[in-house]
Amino acid sequence: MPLLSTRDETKRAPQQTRDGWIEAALAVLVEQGVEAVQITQLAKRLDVTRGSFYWHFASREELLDALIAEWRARNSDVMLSALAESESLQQGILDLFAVWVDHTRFDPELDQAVRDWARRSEPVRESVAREDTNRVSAIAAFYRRHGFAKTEAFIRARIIYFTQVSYYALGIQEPMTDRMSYLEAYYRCFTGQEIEKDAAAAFGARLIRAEEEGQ
Amino acid sequence: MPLLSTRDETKRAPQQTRDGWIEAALAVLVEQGVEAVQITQLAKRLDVTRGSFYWHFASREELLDALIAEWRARNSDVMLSALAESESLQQGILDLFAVWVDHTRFDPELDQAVRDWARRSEPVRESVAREDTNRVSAIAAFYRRHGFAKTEAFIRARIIYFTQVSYYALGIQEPMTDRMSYLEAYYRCFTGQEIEKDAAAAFGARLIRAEEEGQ
DNA sequence: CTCGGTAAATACAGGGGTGTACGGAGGCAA
DNA sequence: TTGCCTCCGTACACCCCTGTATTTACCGAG
Repeated sequence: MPLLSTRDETKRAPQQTRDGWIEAALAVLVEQGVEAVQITQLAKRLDVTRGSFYWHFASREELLDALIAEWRARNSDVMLSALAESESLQQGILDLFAVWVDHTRFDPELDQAVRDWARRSEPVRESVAREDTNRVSAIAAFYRRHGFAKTEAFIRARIIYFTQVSYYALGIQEPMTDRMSYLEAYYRCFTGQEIEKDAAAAFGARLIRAEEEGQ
Repeated sequence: MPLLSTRDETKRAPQQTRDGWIEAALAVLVEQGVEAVQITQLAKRLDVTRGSFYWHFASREELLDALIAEWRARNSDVMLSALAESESLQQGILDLFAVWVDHTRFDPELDQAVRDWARRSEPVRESVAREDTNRVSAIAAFYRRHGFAKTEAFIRARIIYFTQVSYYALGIQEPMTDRMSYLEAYYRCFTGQEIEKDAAAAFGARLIRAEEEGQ
């Protein structure tokens, strides 16, 4: 559960909580990048003055640190757990696809925003790099469990993960129906095997239905 | 040939040419991103005052436009020509790898810097998106020429290109020897076929030699 | 009702960035 | 020498952001 307040219950109902500032900052981070996470702008957005901010936070640095903590809390374990429980290769790959498509479980925009940030900040870069190796390792272990040799498992893990990262990095926007028409080809390229026709159809139908409900 | 001056020969030898400013701006763009491309900072770096800049350029906007033009001139045709001439699948893939590794022909850092920039600027985003589709299309056409079906050719093109993009986006740094030890696996995953042992060995040796000379 | 702590407004100091206006130094020509 | 054109330095106006210091308003407890 993210956004836990450390400050104890107060006597006065606050206009803005610490978490309110963090949430607004996250939104701006995703929409416009770190440089745009400015106290003046957030204050305007929240309709309070900067005086409020400097009561809740010591400095802008402290806010940025809180953002990294939030990102870690949200996006770390989601991906890894999807892989751990899969009994078959096919099920695991499809679960992975599902996580990446389901933006309620995994927040790719936040991931991408932090990744952009990481390119200009050394400590953030290290955090993201750690996450990336964790994720690739988890996928590689999954491939190994399903019979792939060590090197090939690692490379396939990289390829599938890197492809997904670029998918967001390049901001590809496709209708779900188009995306699902690529499913068989993706599966073949990622595994070297053929997907079962009916499993693919069921998966596609499920996601297309989810997309319609989500909107 | 990039960096052609449009201004005619002058009476006095200038301390800084228009191209001097552009070159300095490109360096800062790659090292620190667009936000850091500031006239004040460039002037400090070039050891002149901002007065010089505003004689060569009307505004910061004009400089940024020049940077995009430069990027296009440098990185556009390099990749595409490598694919057009390949007679075999294996040769084409290896040529592609070679272009991506040889930073004298293709400048991935500039590419990445522009890509970062594109995430915050709509017109730049469109330019980059156009380039990306061009490149993926070229790779897809290459796959098709070597017997892959339409959809699979497109997906394989995406995967190989996206993987490469992430390679730079995540800032992966590996010794060339490690990288070459993955060559067979990469080739298998990208094509579904096996690479010829001796061709792989020759390719690896060539790049490792090139890396040593480059340093 | 007064007191004390919380939350936010206000005001100020300081720094850095963009443009613009103008002035000056140097070369080339008449 | 004079004058012009090129290039750059200097100074100024303006804007925006951070951080700090100082009120001001609110609320609950005693």
